Amino acid sequence: MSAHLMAIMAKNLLIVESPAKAKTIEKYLGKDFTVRSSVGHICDLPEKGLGVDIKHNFKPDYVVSTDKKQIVAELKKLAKTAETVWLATDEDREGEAIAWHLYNELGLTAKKTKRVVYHEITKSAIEDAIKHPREINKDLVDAQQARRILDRLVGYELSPILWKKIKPALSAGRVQSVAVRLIVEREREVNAFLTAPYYKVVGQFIANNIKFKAELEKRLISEQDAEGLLKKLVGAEFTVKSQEKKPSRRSPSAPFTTSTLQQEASRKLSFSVAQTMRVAQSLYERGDITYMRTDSVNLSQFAIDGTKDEVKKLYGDKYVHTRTYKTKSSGAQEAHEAIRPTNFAVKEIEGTDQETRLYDLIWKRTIASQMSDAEIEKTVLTISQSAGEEKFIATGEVISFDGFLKVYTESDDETEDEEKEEGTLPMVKENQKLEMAEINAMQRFTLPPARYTEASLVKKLEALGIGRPSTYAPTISTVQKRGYVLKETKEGVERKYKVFTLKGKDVTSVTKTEITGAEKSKLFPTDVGIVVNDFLLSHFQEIMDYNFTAHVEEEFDIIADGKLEWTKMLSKFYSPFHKIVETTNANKERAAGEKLLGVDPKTGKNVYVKIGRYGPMVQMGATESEEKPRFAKLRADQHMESLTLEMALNLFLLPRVIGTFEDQEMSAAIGRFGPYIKHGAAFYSLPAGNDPYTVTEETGIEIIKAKRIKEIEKTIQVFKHDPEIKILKGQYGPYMTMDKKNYKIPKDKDPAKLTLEECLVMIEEEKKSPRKKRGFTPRKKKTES
DNA sequence: CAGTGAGCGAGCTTCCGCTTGACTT
Repeated sequence: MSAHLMAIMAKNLLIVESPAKAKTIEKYLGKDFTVRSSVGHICDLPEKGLGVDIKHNFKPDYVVSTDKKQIVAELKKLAKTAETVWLATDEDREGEAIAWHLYNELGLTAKKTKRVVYHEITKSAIEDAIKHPREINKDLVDAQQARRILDRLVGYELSPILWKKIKPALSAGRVQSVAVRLIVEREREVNAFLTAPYYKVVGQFIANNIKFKAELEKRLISEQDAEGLLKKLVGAEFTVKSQEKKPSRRSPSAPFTTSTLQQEASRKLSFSVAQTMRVAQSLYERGDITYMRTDSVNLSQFAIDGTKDEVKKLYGDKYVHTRTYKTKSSGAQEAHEAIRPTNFAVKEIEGTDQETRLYDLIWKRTIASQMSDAEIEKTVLTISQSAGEEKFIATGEVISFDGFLKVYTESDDETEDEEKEEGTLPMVKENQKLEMAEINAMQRFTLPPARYTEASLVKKLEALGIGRPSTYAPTISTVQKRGYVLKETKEGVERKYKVFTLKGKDVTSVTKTEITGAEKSKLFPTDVGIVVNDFLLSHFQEIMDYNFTAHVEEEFDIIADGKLEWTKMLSKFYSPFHKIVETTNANKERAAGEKLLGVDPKTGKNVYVKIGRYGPMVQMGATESEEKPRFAKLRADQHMESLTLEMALNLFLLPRVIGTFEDQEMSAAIGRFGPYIKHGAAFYSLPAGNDPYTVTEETGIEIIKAKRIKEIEKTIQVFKHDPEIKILKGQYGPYMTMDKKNYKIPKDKDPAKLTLEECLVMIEEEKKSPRKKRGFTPRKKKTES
């Protein structure tokens, strides 16, 4: 190394986890410090194989992850020439482990290494951290090793059982399997729910020329009750019996954590969990917000001062109320701040629509968290009537001081109907007579529990202490990728309901219709998800227990306190667990959720439904019999639990030979993309109105011919010497196609006159040239604040 | 784009948690 290079080499190397963080901290520390990042974990167990030597006290086999080799090499080089290496990874279990892996992999010595921690990225916090270095906390590292290895043992011992017993490439794990369980159980609750009708009675009254609504204090069960009450109320007198005023307050919600941000972005902006994280990541990288993977609701003093100034400036002193919030979730490790804007004076940012909306949400939530309570005056009016004992209740809310509501209110998870009758109430006196405008008794229906959305599942997982801010989004994607869960939007069905109305002296009734049971982006379990869940639940009760994570977390804490050896904890868990793995494996029986549906009347053979290698299917005939059984896949809209013998027999009718054309057989079936006709190796979609069960040879031929004519119309040129290359007319103009890939044709060329050579050259060139990024919108750089 | 499915047995699949890019129709 040259002397010149040595001279500019910094004395200190400080390593953090995130590159964006490194940039910020480098600015705070000045030229004596080089700040780099590890970009997360650098070491892990190998992907292939268990990577844990169980016989030798769970000795882990750590390897540098392939995508981190370069980073490690670079850090190693810098570490060699530095006088002091500062390990500034996050102050939590995982951060401590990263520091420990860095120490080992970079070949550091205790003498030249210092471990520092901070909870917020502010100049004073970093400088303070540098003043108080410590050593790596091996107990905390051991707690991480216990966590890591337990997860590996569970995941890598359970998954292969599923491959063998149910179908290949499935997976199980401490987090994902419980997430699936929640969804399966919720679905069963919804399906078992018996909806009960009732009548909700709402009167409209007038006092001092103001019309307001009041609800009967109890629900009525039957139609007779509803109609009977209204008839009884004909000509009755309505009187204010009492009026009660109660002042109350409402406080703002805590600043955002990962989980609450995901929930609010889902409710207010309809973002998926992954989308929220993607957008937040880009805001973070640009320096607009603090770190987005956090379980802390804490704000730095700098941030509290910042919000205070902003609130004072925008709304005045009266609205300022600084507060500190306490974390509710039990597993929280609080290595970071809450998610907040880095500069409160920036009310709006430049960026994509999604970025500006998410930033706006974060800004408002943070600002509101440091504002005064809203003061609300609640009024409850009780109305009695002369025809009987039944009373009506009107509730009104008057906001006497808006406080934080000026900026932000948290949303609820939406529920069907159930809206409250609230509004402005007139000023009345006790015993004041009221004019009755009309009274409605509307039929309503009790609601089943709500299916999970991505965000409400995250909320539930967090409440159970399962998963971490960095894994909520990936977990949701995993259970969908494995085919355990589907995110679906379903149209509802029509339902009739009755409304009785008392107006003047008449009681009338009408029947109306409404849509019920519609679902938007809800999580549904698949057949595979249900079968896997039931299998795991029947053999691995402990892992599937909603409290399993909470229990092991308690033990990890004891390890971190230095009061329990991590290998002892693991061995106590592993021996009984592994025993069940072995006995389950030894049992030859498959666990494909097989169910006998009945007997085929034509052949007398048994018809089963079960999970096959490619998903749910029906089977006719036993696998042990001489004759090979017949199989057919379930359709996308069919479920194992509700499949009948009749539906199963129908599935065996396809594919159906409908005739021949040009000496080749034509058959009709239903595929992934709907009904089709197969002719030789070619597929032809059945146009709407044709049924694969009844379509005739004649229609089949017509469909094939029509498709051929379309093909010809689309074709501009085919080359005799190389029929693989074609020039076609597409949606966006002419293009070339070869090997199922499409290539563009320059606008100045006549597609009908291109030669084969010219085409080949253009294809080669496009293959070589790197593709341009699309959908990229340049953003204005934010001015330094 | 749309196929498959037992059994035989080769070899493949898989966890959670920490972090970012490099990629498309």
